[in-house]
Amino acid sequence: MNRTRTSIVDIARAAGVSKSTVSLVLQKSPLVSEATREKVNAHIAELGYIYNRGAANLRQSKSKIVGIVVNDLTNSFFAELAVGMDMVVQSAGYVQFLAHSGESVDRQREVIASMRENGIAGLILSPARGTKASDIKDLADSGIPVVVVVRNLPGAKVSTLVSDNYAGAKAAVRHLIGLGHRRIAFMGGFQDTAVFGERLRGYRDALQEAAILATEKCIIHSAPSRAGGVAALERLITIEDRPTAALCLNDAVAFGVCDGLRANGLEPGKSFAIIGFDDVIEAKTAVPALTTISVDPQGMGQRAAQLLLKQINSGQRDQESIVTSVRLVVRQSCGAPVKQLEEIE
Amino acid sequence: MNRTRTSIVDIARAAGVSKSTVSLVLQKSPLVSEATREKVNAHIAELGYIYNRGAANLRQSKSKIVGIVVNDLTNSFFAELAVGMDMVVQSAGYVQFLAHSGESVDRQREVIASMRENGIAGLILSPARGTKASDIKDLADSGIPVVVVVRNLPGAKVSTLVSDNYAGAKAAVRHLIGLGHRRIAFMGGFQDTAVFGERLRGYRDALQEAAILATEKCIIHSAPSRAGGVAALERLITIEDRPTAALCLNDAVAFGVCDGLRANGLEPGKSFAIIGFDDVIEAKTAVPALTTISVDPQGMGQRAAQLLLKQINSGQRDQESIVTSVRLVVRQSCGAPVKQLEEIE
DNA sequence: CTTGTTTTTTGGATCGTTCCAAAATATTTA
DNA sequence: TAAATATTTTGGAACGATCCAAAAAACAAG
Repeated sequence: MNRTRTSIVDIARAAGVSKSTVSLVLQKSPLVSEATREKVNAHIAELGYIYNRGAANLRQSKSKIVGIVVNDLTNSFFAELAVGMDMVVQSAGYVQFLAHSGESVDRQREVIASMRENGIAGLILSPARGTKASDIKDLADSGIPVVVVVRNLPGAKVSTLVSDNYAGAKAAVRHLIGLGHRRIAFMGGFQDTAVFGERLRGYRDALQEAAILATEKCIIHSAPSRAGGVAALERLITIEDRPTAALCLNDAVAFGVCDGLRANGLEPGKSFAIIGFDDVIEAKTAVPALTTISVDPQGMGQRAAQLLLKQINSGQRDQESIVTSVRLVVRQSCGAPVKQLEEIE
Repeated sequence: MNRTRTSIVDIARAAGVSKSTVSLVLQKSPLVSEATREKVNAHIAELGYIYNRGAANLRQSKSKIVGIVVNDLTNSFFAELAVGMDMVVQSAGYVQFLAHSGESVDRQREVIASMRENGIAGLILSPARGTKASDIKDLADSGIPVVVVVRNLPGAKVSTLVSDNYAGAKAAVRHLIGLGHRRIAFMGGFQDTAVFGERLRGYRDALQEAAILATEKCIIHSAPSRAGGVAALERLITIEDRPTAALCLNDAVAFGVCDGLRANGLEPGKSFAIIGFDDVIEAKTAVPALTTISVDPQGMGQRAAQLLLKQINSGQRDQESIVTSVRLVVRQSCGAPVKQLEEIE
């Protein structure tokens, strides 16, 4: 069909030099004279030559490809994370395989295998729910740098970059307590993720600190999505001594809770205080603007990619664990001090 | 650092056969006897062999990689589009380079160049704003199948897959007219994209059909994002004879408009009717649930990927233009018939 | 036990680069 | 100008797979 694409020897022939010389020109070696460099470059442009990176990779047994596996691209937190990675990966001259595991460990395993066959220089993984450290053991053992982001993988001997979930949750709950709330719920998420565990711990400790008894019924599990938030709220309103505020697992859940409140004739931020987690872009413009814990997903993506590239370039495999700091961004959804709210009741 | 990875000859040596035999086993050829197949497979498993697809690609001068370039991954429409593509690409045994152009034609050019060097079998492109047909001409000329999605690229000789923007916009405006609205705005988007042009044309024709005069001041440009929607609404409320309804360029803008209305003490769906475009996942659960034109981005992604794979496999480069049909999904944001609204005024 | 068939296996060339030692050319020095 | 040195250029061997023609082994028939 398509005639074989033009290669380095075609150029060499056209320019009347050897293929080695052309190769030298391509890698901008200072060993070639200015005259031949120009001559060769002219022919490269004329023949529309396209560098075959695969062949180079084969010879050098290394590549300029990094793999990125994300558990849920439709969640804007992860989409932004991916965009942040993309930025630094691209400007470092790398190209990325980006795959979406959809929270399936099977699919995750498949795509990682496929990436290995294609020869990635490193991998950034935001693990699907239920991923075990053993799932990436042989990858890491093979000497390919791996950076795990967002969700911790206890026991895995790789670098990790997670946000300070514990501190963030604690700060959020302290803020709610400071506003006068005493019955505070924790909404969204499932037991089995590290993120959930860490944030819940922060929530519990903040309550304990204020000598508030944390009741189990105030911890409401649900899918970590907008729809999950709606569902969680439906369960919340049925409990007696209904909480007056909630920390949500993430912003998506928080938005869902807002939706649910409205559907029940309650006004988020007025009759119920809400704090999210992540600070996705919509958090700022939503109505009411969402009080949340800012984790800067794009920045995290950038840092993760930088960490990976550093490991690729240095050749050292020693693991590094970074916990990125977070900060409370107070907006409207957590309302005014609770005295006003109590009056309404 | 890392000892050279085990190759086909290592296996051959271990199993006491030739590398050709191992190759045959790898590609599940029926020519090898059952006995040797098992023996070889045992050694493959034992040595932890990883297939080097790059080497195979070099020899065969073809690859199992498709490139996907998306203009804005943080927009959930495109994120879902990418997920749809990912699904079919992955299950066809391909792997995808996914890049985010961030609406920059320069970056888009760079990533496409990089993908070509890495040897992609085909490309799916959702063009950045301002992309010209000439930008992908030589790619298409080189015989690599290209599918352009979402935004039309007039003049490009490649297959395209776009949703029926014209019909969708028309249906939406007809619906608003049917509810009794007469002053209807078109909000969001910029002049220079094909999508904007097509939807605006649908809007105009529907108004004309009903003998309603379309005034230019009812067409409000803004960024096609949530923030853009907020900004657009701020401008809308200043005009005299304020419209009672709006068709928004997309759901993101529509959500922004809702936010803006609330910030101005107006209630979306009650005092102002809104219709979006795209039907992103949040549209259903938002409050009020968004009336919108459903385009099923994930399905579009799947169809685009299927179209590309078909071209890759068949080797035929004849272009195909698919316009996917859309449908109006009526929810709460467009409110009840306008008589009630007029009474409020 | 040959010969003829069929089934398996195999060596070497190949894909497009990079790398290296060695060759060719240019430049300097005595 | 010849020798010594510095600068450029080059051929061929890798890298790890596939492909193909041909060899080897297994089997059948006479």
